[in-house]
Amino acid sequence: MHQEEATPAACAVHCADCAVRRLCLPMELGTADVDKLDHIVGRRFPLAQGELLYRTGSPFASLYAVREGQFKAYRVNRDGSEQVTGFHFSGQLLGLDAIGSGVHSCEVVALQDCSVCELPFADLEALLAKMPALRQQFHRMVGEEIARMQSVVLLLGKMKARQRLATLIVRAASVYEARGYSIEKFQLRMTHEDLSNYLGMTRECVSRQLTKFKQEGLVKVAPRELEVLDLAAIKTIAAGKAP
Amino acid sequence: MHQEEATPAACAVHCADCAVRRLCLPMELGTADVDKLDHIVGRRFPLAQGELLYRTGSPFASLYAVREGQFKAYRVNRDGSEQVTGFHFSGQLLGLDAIGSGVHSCEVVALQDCSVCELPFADLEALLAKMPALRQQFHRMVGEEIARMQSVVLLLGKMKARQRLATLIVRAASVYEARGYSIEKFQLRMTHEDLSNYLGMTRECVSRQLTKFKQEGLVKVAPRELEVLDLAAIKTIAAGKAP
DNA sequence: CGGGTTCTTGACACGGCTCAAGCGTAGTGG
DNA sequence: CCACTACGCTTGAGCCGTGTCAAGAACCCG
Repeated sequence: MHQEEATPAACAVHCADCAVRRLCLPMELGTADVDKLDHIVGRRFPLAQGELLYRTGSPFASLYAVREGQFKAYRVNRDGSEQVTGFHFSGQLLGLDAIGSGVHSCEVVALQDCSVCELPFADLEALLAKMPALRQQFHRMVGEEIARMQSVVLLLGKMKARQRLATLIVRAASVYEARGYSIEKFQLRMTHEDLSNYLGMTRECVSRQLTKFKQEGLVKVAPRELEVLDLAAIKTIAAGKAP
Repeated sequence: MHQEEATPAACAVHCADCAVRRLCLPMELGTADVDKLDHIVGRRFPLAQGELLYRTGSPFASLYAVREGQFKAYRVNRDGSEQVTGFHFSGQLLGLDAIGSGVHSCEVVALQDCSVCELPFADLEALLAKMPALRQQFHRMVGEEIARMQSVVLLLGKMKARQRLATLIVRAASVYEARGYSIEKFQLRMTHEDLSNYLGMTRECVSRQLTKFKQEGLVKVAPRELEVLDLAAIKTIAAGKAP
């Protein structure tokens, strides 16, 4: 096993003891299977805020599982502009965009101090061949990624600004809920710039919509933090059933 | 082997002789491997225009490879509205949206008379375990699906109407080119309704943009058919380098 | 404390949506 | 063969939502 020294205690955690194993590849695997998976995990390492996990064009060698923190994934256009394709949280798998082509088609950056587990794809491949249960979990995560992208397409294709922001808040709440955090009050590490980019609108528009939500008493906004006062109402807006 | 009778001659074609094997799962597989894959193919059957391949909520059992024709995939919202998530052509794999959840999250309909090959997922799974080369091809196709979705997100998130339509034309041209058809003149089986839905705009807007292209001498439009007169110019527009 | 980023707010313009009417083509039945 | 209908496409007018531009406030970090 290749473990790094000189890393915080958290980095020594094995899959079996990991806080997010239920959200990650181990998911429903038995103890023996989790151990096998644990053995192929390469480095478990921290990333400081702003550091890149991988960049566009770099060759694909590993998938990465987020242990702690938040990441932003984005594509870089030829003209230099960015399109944020998603935000990723603990338990999620990063790098799936490259398993087809062998080259990363997007770039991933840490939005805060994070830690990740590296899964050398060749080793994972070999394990997938032997372990049907792991294969199933892997397919599940791939499927979730596709479904997630589809819902982004839906958001960008059909919704107005207000509904988009409401949808984002609802999803963020459910992400935090799944990870055992408060639904009422959570961190939004991304800037309005990133948020607006992801939502297909401008910074100003995000700000204005958020201000409206504030005025209507649906949320309270603190720097990098959001307090949800009326989740039900926001869900209604997200569903398109209320203006 | 389970083959259907009572179907056109085309439906009897095996993977080894299939016109689109280079675009489909067999891709770079050796003859022996292709044969193994061919053996698990369930029914190879035709679908008439307007028929559904699968519907939202139906349980996932098989993937489908498109042999001939064009399909439209779309999500149905709770309020009954649709979001077209993509158009699919020969050689592409349908049903990947469900491998995670076991339930189809979108609906697929034939835009013309089509034929498809059914791949029972349980059988494919078993084969994936044994054949590293097939696994690689499968991952490639999954990766392509993710990359495709990402590019749709980019289109919806960053482009104006004119650029979106140009992008669609360029992609359609490359799809037809890969399949050995003319790049200059090809069928667009989808209605403006579907097109606009996919592109995140309205019917009227598609029509107007198309009219502009016509006036500028970039395309000629016949019913359900598009003749590209100046692909280079359209590519420039799609790249965002010209108004 | 200063300098850079990030956020807010306003005024204005414009792209695309909405609504509405008219046109062309294909299919159907007398 | 010609109404008649249905459907998809086109075109116009007007309006609304967002983008754009600009200035200032708030915040963060060294």
